[in-house]
Amino acid sequence: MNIGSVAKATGVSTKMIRYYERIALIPKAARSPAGYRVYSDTDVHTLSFIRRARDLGFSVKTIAQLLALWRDRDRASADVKAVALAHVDMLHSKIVELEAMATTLQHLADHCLGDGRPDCPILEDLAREAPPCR
Amino acid sequence: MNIGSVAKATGVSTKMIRYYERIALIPKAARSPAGYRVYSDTDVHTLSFIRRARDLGFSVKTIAQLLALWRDRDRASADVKAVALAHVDMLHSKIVELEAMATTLQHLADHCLGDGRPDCPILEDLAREAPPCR
DNA sequence: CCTTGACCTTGCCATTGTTGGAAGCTCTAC
DNA sequence: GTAGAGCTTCCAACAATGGCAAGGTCAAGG
Repeated sequence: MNIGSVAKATGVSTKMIRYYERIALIPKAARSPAGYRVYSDTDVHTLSFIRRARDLGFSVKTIAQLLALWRDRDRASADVKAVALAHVDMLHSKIVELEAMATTLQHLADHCLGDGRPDCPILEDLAREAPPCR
Repeated sequence: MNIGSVAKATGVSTKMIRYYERIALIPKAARSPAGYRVYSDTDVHTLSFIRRARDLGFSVKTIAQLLALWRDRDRASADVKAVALAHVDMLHSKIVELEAMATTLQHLADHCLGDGRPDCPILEDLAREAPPCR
């Protein structure tokens, strides 16, 4: 299979496939006599794995860990679980952060008339005086 | 005020202050005879504004809009509100996305024994067979 | 046989926001 | 006058992705 077909089959763009190869997330692909990258079913499988991990928001670095665990038949499932739960924690932290932003901003917007006049609590809040420097 | 004091006063690092100047988010700072950047209270005020907008997750591009609205005494508060609510929408989209990831992953982790054995539904899910290419 | 179009190659640039370092000048205080 | 802190500029890097350009390749059809 050529890179284009693999991209279609896995949902990973050709750009990203080459990128993953360059950063050694995946092994170097075999080459046809003309220099085209040639992929086996195993390669496609790996890229699908990566794609799903990426869809779950894992970083490339963490995906590398997961791939290593996947390939290690003697892994302890506890190790995989730990990686997963750490990621869940990170996701929750981000969610909390974003929710705080959304809540604050929604609150400000609720108090903004949103008419043609210039008075706006949103800008007033952003522009509120900091404690003076002395 | 020199750039270091402004950084302390506003919580925006010197690096970022120079960056914001370079990308013209803030006007070029005045200079002392020795070439040091010199800031007025107005500049500090603007940087505090930027800092708060950044803390609410606004992009630099959007902060530029907000600054323009702030400086425009004839603005309509509706315009500000629109920018704010669009951002709230974006935040909610991101939250939904992250929550989906967290939920999926938590579900997988719940079914992983997390012991010393290699069997792990998390990896199994990531590695599940894609529909074969034909 | 030759052209066309789709596909592949490499490489370089841009993004977003931020941090780090290096080399060199300036200011302050002792 | 010297040390140390603070300033200057420039350059690079991060993560993950997209885009473009110049060139080689392959398959189909005239």
